[in-house]
Amino acid sequence: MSETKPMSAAGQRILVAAGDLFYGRGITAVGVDLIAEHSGVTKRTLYNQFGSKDQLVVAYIEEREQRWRLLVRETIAAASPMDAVLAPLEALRTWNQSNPRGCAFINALAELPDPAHPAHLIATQQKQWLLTLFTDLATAAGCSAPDTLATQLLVLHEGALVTQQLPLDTLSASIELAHELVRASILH
Amino acid sequence: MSETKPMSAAGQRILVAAGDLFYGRGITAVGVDLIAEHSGVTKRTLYNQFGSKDQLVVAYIEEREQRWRLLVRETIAAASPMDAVLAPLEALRTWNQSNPRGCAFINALAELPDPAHPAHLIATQQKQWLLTLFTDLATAAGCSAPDTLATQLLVLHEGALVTQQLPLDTLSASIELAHELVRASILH
DNA sequence: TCGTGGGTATACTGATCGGTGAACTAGACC
DNA sequence: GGTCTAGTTCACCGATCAGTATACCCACGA
Repeated sequence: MSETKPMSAAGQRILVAAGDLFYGRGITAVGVDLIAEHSGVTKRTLYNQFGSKDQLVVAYIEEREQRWRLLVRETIAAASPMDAVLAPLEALRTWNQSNPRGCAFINALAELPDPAHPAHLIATQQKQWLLTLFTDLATAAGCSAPDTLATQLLVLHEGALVTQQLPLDTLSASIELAHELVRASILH
Repeated sequence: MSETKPMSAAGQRILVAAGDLFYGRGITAVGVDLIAEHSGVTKRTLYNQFGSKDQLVVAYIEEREQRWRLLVRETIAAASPMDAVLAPLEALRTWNQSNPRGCAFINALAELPDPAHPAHLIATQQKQWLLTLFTDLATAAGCSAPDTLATQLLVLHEGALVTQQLPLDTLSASIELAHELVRASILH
């Protein structure tokens, strides 16, 4: 459903520049002229490729979500079934290094209050996906009460993600606590 | 240091309207004309009271922070020393009802990337304050390793705050888990 | 009674916003 | 050679942005 068009080289450069700027400075604060300038492309080309700023925002969120899911799946694939439960947390270790300004989806929700906005939908669905993933992983690892555990892990995940700007290693703290929760859950 | 001026009735109306609009629609997306209109005040009055949009943003963040601290202090005062550790979490029960769009400080940070911006500073200091508060409360309750516990509680707090938009009672899950952590910490 | 300070009303500035029109250019494929 | 496509150049649109200017109004206190 996503293979409708391969996207031109110019289109990709636009998307990269838009990603950096939207995430780094905020969606509303960044104008299309600035994106065009940073991607070495004409504003006309930007509109030929994406149609409107709103659609470019949607493309930005979609791309971010796909990259994130890919990283999580790779981390899961590289872990043992029991460690896989913590994979989304471990993935943050890598992710946060190139994304030091908090969660792009939460930040986007802050700027896109309209629940009907496509980007708003994608951002909320991303969290739903993560919750379901935690539940599946917990079930596969043989945890008791996987739903409860998944909710706890989601909270730890979002908490660690959102507090990364503080001079505190909240990610390690979250992973350690998550590890204990998983272990306790497996031992009934 | 905050009692320099009592603020006129018009000033208070402006601050209330600005709070609703900034929090509800985003800071950058809301213009001064809209705020003036919603507070039934002339734009001239707005500028006479606050000087610039930036200073109004700072006033908005400051007011929010003071209200939040007040609520937390009241919740602490109404709790037993052992339950006081969970007071900031419990305070969210009340707070979230009138603030359903996530954490105002995180949302503000998303839109104000400049670390030198006064509102940026206040927003980050707010979390530092909360961390210190958790540490003090944990120490007062006789918890072992209060620093570690405080970090965990902060993560749970932020996680619950940020996931409130999901159709999940993450706040109750966070409080229950926090309760267990505190109990385990007191029993060494 | 006379200022004076807080407020209103309205018009305005220059800059920037998202978005468009039209003509032109370079390369790829037939 | 001819056509088609993606991209460029650049001028332009109306709306909105933050912020200012000028003049007026009115209640309150000395």
